[in-house]
Amino acid sequence: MGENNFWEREVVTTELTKRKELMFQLQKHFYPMKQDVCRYLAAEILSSYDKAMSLLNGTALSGMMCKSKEIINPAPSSSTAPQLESPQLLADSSTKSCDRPSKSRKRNTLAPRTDYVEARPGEEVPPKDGLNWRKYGQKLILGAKYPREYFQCVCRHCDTTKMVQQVEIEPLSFEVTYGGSHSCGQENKNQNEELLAAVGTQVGAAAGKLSECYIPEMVTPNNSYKTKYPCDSTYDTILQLFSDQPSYIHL
DNA sequence: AGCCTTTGACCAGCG
DNA sequence: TCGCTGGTCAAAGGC
Repeated sequence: MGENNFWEREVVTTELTKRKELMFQLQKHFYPMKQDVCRYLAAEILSSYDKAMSLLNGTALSGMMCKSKEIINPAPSSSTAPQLESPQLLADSSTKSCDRPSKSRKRNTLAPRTDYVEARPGEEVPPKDGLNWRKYGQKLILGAKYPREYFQCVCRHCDTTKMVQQVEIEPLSFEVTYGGSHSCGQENKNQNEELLAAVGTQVGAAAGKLSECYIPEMVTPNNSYKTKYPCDSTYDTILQLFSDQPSYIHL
């Protein structure tokens, strides 16, 4: 990412942090009212915030290990199969070159990066990550209920691979391990689109639900409901922030 | 024709 | 050294 994108990432981070604080206020104010739905929505928005932040921290910093593993799913995969080998293996440079001339079956030893993705019901499984992959193998791993799938970047001069392992206890969750780095340029482009789409979608969806449930009541002509909500200004501020969302999505 | 997925085989790494 | 495991290859078939 360039300097400009770094600055814009800072802006997004700041705004999301602000939203989190506002959501905490919202929760605090509504708790005594026993507004279960509101508390649920606020909790969902906070969860969305955490996810968005993990996306930001994980994808914005090239080559960094993704933090989402710790945040989204701190427990190790239920699979008894070992995760990708220890970092010392990384010292061995991959035998796979751009044209894949070598027929070596050495394991890909490029730095792995593990993400956890969750598919929505009815969504394509495993969920797409915005990049184009070609499946080159599938293997049933010892002790694992679901087979592990192996993908390569469709760009032939790119040495990126990924492994997708369905999480046994959560069939809609997938552990995705990326190896290598894209030399074809599609990653940077798609990472931004993916990141921003994720931030926009998650926060926007939560905000939409919130407004559907409460805004019509808040704006009734006689303001009769307004007195029920001591923190209208908080709502207004939050909704204004939500409506501002697209202005940050131009990385 | 070209690209993709499937699937069995091959082989390197590790205990 | 040997056997097991898992990552990759490559042929075959489908779209």
